[in-house]
Amino acid sequence: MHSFVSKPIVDTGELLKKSKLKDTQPRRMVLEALAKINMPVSPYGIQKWLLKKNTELNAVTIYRILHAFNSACIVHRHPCSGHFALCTLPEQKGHHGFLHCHSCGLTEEFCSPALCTLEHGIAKKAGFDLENHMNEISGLCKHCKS
Amino acid sequence: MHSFVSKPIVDTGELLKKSKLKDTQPRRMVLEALAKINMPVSPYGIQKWLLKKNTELNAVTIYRILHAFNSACIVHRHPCSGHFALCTLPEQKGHHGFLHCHSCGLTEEFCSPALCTLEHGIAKKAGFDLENHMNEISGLCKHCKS
DNA sequence: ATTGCAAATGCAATATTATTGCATGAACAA
DNA sequence: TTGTTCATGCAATAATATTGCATTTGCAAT
Repeated sequence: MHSFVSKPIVDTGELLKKSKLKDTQPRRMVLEALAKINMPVSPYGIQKWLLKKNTELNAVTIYRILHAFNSACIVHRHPCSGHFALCTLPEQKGHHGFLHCHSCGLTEEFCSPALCTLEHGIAKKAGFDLENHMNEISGLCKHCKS
Repeated sequence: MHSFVSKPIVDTGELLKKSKLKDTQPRRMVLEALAKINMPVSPYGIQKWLLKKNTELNAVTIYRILHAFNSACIVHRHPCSGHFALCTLPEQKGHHGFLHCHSCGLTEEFCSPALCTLEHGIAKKAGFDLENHMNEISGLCKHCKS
């Protein structure tokens, strides 16, 4: 399992402020965990990480916090795994997709307007009003190929 | 919850033969359930459906059967829900995506070479060797819009 | 048809993930 | 500082998923 840092350090306090959610201790704890883990992680994974740091947080609370963060778009839920990660493209509007390395677990976010347009077209042709779309690409990242 | 039939009737025996998996009673039961339910359904959902028909099947067995079917590409697993459905585009090669109506639950499969190409490009640019990609579009289907 | 082996299934146990209702406590605006 | 609203803790439970091992079954070779 490789490990490398490819993401900017996050000011979790700033993130919380931006989200306009209440600033609470548990929310800061979850944000810090997400920032430090720096990889998609399950709610119970966050709980375990916090335990190792000698702090506790109720699993239900973690679920609720992640749900709130997801609605506020400061985290994303990765549907294939049910894991969560901080949104790393804070300034971009529109749809985000994910690239996932099944070897080292590295997950990068991407934003592709072309893909977005294409999927709107597919939906339209089928008579659907598109409300959400989800893309997850998995494979071997550049580090693991070698 | 609307209901309508938009898919061809499936010869489950034929499907099994095509898959080259062993022809067993439990597998036929699962295939029949998937064909009759005609909508993505969870493993336990299949078990409940079978119970209503006065037949039983171990949940573990259902999981294993679905896994085998998935590997043989005669069913698809819908990642966002963890539900399974028969593959309805048997002749098409390559990537399949899904359109899902969050109102009536209708789920259609689609195949878009353009989308496939685009995602390969995204992966390449990020240095990934693409091995799998998953697309789920959700919204309101034409029936539910009106 | 019969046999033998590999593969599939059943069963039991358990892990993981997720949700709900209600009582208590904390944040923050007035 | 107070009051209301929202967040959290706790307890219970549901739903989803996996593993190991014993037994049975499909099916190919004879």
